[in-house]
Amino acid sequence: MIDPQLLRDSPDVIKASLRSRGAQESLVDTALQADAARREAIAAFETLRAEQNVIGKDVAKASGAEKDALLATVKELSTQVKEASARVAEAEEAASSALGALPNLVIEGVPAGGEENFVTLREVGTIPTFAGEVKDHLEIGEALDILDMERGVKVSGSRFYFLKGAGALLEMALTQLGMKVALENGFVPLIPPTLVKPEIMQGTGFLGEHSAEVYHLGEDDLYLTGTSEVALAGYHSDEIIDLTKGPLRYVGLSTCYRREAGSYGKDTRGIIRVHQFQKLEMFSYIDPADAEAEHERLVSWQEQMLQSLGLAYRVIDVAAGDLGTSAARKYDVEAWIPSQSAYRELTSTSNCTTFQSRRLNVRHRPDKGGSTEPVATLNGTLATTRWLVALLETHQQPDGSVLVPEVLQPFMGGLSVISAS
RNA sequence: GGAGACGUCGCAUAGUCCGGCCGAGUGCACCACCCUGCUAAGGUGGAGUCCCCGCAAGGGGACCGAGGGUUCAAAUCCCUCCGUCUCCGCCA
Repeated sequence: MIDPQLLRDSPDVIKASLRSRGAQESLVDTALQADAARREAIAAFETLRAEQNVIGKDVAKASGAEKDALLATVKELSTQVKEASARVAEAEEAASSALGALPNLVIEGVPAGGEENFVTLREVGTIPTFAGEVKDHLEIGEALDILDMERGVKVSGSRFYFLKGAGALLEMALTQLGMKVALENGFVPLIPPTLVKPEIMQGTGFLGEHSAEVYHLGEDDLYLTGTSEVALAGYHSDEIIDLTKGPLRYVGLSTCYRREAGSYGKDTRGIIRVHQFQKLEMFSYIDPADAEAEHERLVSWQEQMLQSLGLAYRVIDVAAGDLGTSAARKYDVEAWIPSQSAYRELTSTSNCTTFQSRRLNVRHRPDKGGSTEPVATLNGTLATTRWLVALLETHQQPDGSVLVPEVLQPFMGGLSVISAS
């Protein structure tokens, strides 16, 4: 949710942000009107309520004819109060949906435009070259018997898979490496629930534009999360947290579920786009003043991962029109995928500023004894199943084997090469 | 799954039977000051969250798990939901 005060004071700033996203500017005027109507309704109700409270006290003290007279006036007042209160509820509903329709304010410097308007911040590492034929991760995985799509489909349908043997170990090793990096930087590990209540799903913004993406269990009215970001953001909802000793950083490990509706025919081969995968996710609660610096830190830890794994990548500043509702800026780290001769997203890290925390009601108290302020939240990927695609393809050998990056070997019992047995 | 108890201001509790004098007492913790003097005790005062109006001083409203209802008036009465605990049953 956008800061309502900002909406009132500087609607033009928000309009400019909407323009850069390619969204409707008129949303701002609608929200402004709804906000004004809401405040008007509140004022009307409170005036009546105050009067009712005063007379109510007199009723308690009075008796006899005097009491009957007071009762008559206050009865009339009571119906007015009820009506006014109903109008407040309506106006509040309208205002919150109008305000909720506004996406987060984009940070200055974010490229305007749609998906193709991203800006490449840097390219790092050497793009691998291969003497012979380049195999894709599925071909490699099947030949080594570490990735089994066929049986995944047999058991669960399309976009499901089995990781087997060294493949399963590789994913766990990657997770542990990420965990090591996170621990070194003060993150607290969390293994969160992957089924959440509607209000948490709503609060993190995934029931808006992503609603078709989300699995819902009707019987229990619970949602399967597509990222642990949901539970990590909900973790401190409705709390006043202490940031005086620095940011609260969590690293969440969870299985993620995505319906991938609307992506039929896209990335159907292999495990680039699947319904279920593992993800290690960083999440920071921080003073808004320090959010942009934290954003850079999150990216740097992601890059540290990619570098240590010997992957070539680029970092892009995602264009405003391609940002999620909650994000004020988003950096993607994209790894080189040899079989596609293209960079593909391996991580994504968003600065949600105070947008998410307003909705989830997460605050802190910057000054002792002072008032509360919303915190900033940021999230970023540290490892996912998709990384196996880049790892297998980049480190494939002419004989069909795959070299295991040195940093992963300790987590795989010292295994340095995955070869067909 | 069956039976019962409970959910109050950071924590612990009073208040609910008999609706108004209860936005709410007490203890602990907290903050400021005083006293004393020394890793303690005592005294005084202050403290919650959210919203509305206001340049401000200030004024007003809401919040006793959540949501409805009854009533002029609800922490208190009624209903629904959520959660916690105890006992019994069942089970990885």
